[in-house]
Amino acid sequence: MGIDRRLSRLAHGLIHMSQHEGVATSQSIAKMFGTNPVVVRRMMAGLRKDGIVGSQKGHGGGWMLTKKLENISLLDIHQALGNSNLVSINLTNEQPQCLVVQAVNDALEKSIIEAKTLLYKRFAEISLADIAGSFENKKQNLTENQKTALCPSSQS
Amino acid sequence: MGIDRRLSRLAHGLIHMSQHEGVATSQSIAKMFGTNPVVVRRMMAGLRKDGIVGSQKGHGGGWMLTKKLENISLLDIHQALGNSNLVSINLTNEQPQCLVVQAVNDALEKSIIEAKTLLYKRFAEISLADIAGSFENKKQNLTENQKTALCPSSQS
DNA sequence: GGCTTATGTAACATATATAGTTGCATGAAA
DNA sequence: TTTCATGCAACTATATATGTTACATAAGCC
Repeated sequence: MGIDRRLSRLAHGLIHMSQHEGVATSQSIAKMFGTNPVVVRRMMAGLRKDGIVGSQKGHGGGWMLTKKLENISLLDIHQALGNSNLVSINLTNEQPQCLVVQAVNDALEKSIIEAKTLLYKRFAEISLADIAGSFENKKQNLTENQKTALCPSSQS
Repeated sequence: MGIDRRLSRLAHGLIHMSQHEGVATSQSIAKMFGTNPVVVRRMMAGLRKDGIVGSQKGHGGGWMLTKKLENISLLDIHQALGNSNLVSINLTNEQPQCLVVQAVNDALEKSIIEAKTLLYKRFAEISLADIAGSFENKKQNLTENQKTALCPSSQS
């Protein structure tokens, strides 16, 4: 499987979006990720499909949140991105009639499903508001000077 | 991440190896996977490095187990294959100084580590003997006729 | 109306990891 | 010395995420 940074990038982007008035353009979001507006649109399209964000075309357009941070879980974002594998171990599909293969795949699948289930559970428990909250806590320990240098990419 | 079938294939192959006298050639093992001897050698090289199998060159050579099935766990095989990602979600590496990014990555990493830890635990608990045992149980419910057709690829 | 600014989308290129293939060197038994 | 096996380098194939370019479409502004 590839190196999937979409979940972490989107969580980052959505939290910054909630801290600004008005819409955010694909361009401004792309700056946070050091990437291209088209990459942002591709990721956001999945979120829009699931009602997490909305988009507005034309002059003054862009992206806006259509849910509150506390109602967006990491699982919501993960699922909006389409079901990826999550665990990168696959079962053999050769010799499916072989009882050894079946026993091996059964054992692997049970363990993998357990791990996936736990990860889904944790992702469902964590909302973007939770994450933003832990961020606010950290921020209160900084001086005013440090605050202005927090995330340059979110300020343009 | 890619579609990694090495763990399931090797578990399959090693169990069959334990059920036969003498060595198994890369060629005969490859037949179980419907693939090429070179693919088998590449996977087995990792196991040999960790003392799970040994190899013998030349005429009459091949691969043999150097551990008992009960002393080979799924985790042993996984680790012999080199540390792959296991969970296919990655953290953003852009804007590492941004507290939002740090909070997001912290939350993701904690959840992912929990899931990985559980998977490692399960893999460590399951030996190839356990899997072969569940296979033996199934086999006893079959007629003699069915037994001869169990896994054609292991009989050549 | 025409210009500007934005999303929407297709098409293509790049990066990475697993898998598959070919070729040749090396070692050991017949 | 022939045959049969592993050892290994180099190349191709495939899949997924990512990055890039180009163009169509929509909406506000002059």
